[in-house]
Amino acid sequence: MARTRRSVTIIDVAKAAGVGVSTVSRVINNKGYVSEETHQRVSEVIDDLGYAQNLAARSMRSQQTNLIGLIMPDVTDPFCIELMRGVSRAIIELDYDLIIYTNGDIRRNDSNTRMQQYVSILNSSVADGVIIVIPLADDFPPVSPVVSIDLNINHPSGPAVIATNYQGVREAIDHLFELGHRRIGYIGGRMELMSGVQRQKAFEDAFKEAGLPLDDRLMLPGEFTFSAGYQRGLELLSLDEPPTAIFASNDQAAKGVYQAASELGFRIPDDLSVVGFDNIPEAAYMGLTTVDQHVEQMGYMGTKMLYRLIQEDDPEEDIYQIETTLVVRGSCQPFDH
Amino acid sequence: MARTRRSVTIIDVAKAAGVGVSTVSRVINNKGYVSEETHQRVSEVIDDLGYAQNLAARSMRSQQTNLIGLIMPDVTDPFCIELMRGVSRAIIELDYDLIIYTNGDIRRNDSNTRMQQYVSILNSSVADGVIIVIPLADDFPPVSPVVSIDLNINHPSGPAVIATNYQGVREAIDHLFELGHRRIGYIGGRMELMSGVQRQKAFEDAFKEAGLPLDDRLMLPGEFTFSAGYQRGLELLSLDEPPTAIFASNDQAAKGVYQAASELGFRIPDDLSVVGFDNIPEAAYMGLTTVDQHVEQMGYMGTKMLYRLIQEDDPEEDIYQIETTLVVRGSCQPFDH
DNA sequence: GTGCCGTGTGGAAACGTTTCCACATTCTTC
DNA sequence: GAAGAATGTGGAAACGTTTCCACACGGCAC
Repeated sequence: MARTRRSVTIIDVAKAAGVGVSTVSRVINNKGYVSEETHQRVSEVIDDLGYAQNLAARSMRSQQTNLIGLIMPDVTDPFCIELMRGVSRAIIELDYDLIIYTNGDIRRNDSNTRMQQYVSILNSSVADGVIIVIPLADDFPPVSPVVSIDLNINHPSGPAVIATNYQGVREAIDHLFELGHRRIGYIGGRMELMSGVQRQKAFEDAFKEAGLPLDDRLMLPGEFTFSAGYQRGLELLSLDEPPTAIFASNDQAAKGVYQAASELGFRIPDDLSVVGFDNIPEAAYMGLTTVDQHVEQMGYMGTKMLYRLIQEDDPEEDIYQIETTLVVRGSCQPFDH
Repeated sequence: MARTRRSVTIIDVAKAAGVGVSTVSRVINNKGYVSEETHQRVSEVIDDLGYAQNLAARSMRSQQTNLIGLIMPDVTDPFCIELMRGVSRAIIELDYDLIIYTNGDIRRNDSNTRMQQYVSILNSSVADGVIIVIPLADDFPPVSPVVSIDLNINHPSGPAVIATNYQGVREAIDHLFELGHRRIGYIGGRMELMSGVQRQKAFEDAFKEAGLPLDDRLMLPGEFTFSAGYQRGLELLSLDEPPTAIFASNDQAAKGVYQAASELGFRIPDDLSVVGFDNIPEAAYMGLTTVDQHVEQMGYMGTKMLYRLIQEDDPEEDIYQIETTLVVRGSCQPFDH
């Protein structure tokens, strides 16, 4: 429990070098006037003593850390990983460092509360700005730079990065229509999120505009997870008249559908067509037709936006939209009536 | 640049509740004597004002954060991602939170220096303990709890988690021997790391003990990356007498070999057998025969070890070894002389 | 009734920085 | 050659906490 650490401080360095603390600080941060000679001597002492800045003390005082915080529910989720890629690419360009906070699992009992808590903690403490992925908590203190990826339905205002979910799903369903499918199952996402709502709306509109009836039994709620996809997949495929195609609101759920289909003896695409959303890397291996929302790009753009926010040039767009594209692979087949 | 944030502090709360700061602190941390009535009142004020603790100030003073730090060169690398999975699983069990520091890319010019710097920064600043993945920097201040995954060759002492690299490679090469391969290419890893050294040693010993000559032209240095695997793969397959099999020191490099083989018209496994190391998730899709070092487990065990270190029960083992297992898939075929 | 312990509270020191201010010294410039 | 700018330096306040210490009050034992 106890931590006996007694590390080298700036004061130790100052004493050893025979200068004031402010001089050492100037050397470390390379700002203000310091003579070449003094700089040299202080640098040597720093090396000798193995001095390392205390981030806490520093950020407490200076309000500048060159650190961007990323808050995610689950570092294990492919969507999150892909997003991290983009953020990572951006921070390298910007010469920032990245600090990721996670409490490990979206399903952890007090997950939301903790996330919410950590937004303010990270923000007011340690990072210059924060990116929130999947903002499930519907309320957090409006402390300075925050960009969210996806949006909470109760806070549908920026700054945020979000895909054109509506168009993406419309395109996907039109694709299934063209292949002749009419009985299409829908496995939803989290309805606290804009993405979940928009995707569902698009699905419903597609049917309406095509003049086709919506079958309630084919539209099931989900939550963007493998297990929900699996459960709902089992339900749909166990119906007396199962759908000929299933649209899963993300690829994780689509994976669950694959699992369910395989267990119930449905072959994909022969007996069942499947479309997902996200285009996670695995989708390519699975041959899954899906809506690419360019997740890596979302992370990249979000970070760039945050950077502008930190620099206080207000970002030109409050909400940045990423265009989706339908990626057709082998998981869908024409259906003959 | 400037941060205008002026957040609610413990002092504001104290004033609003008409008590001293120490009382507020006692309420927040639930320690020491506070009357039921005062506790109530302070709690209300905290909610009203939307007060959030300043992590920096807190950890600066109290040295306890319930946060475990993870320091990684590259959140984009499959090995690192898999490791994160295990760490994530452990922190949920332990009811800790996780903070991941990364500077985005192992190849970033000053990567090592920064990593090294951040070990001490994170450690002395914000987290109760730190896990270092791929300790490339060969020296860092011996500040309190640190567990490393893999080992730097210049600091071959624990606490650390490392796979039985030697046995793993021996098994892999024996497998290739049994299939009749004698001309086996070797693409190495980073020789600053124990894993890189041990794998190479095992490769050499396998040949020696089998009484077979080692061909220098078939043993190339690498660095555990896709691009190195690709480059070295091209070199090996462009030899007058190319190898019939290639052992890549990790799966990323093996992926590079796949790329090189495909470009030069070598079919796997017909014209070339390939073995990797790590067993990253993609390996299953690729049909890559590889040595599983149970990376998720490494992360999990490392975190558990770190936890014991924080609690100051010295961990029973200084270095925890993870047993590797050979996973045979379709990337290798018998070779007839 | 004096002393001591348990409970409840507030003030102030300490943590390790950065930054503001004050003070020297040297270099320009008219 | 005097004024003012540029350069170089150190002291001390400030950041928001936790924790140590002091104090006050009531009750209980002797």
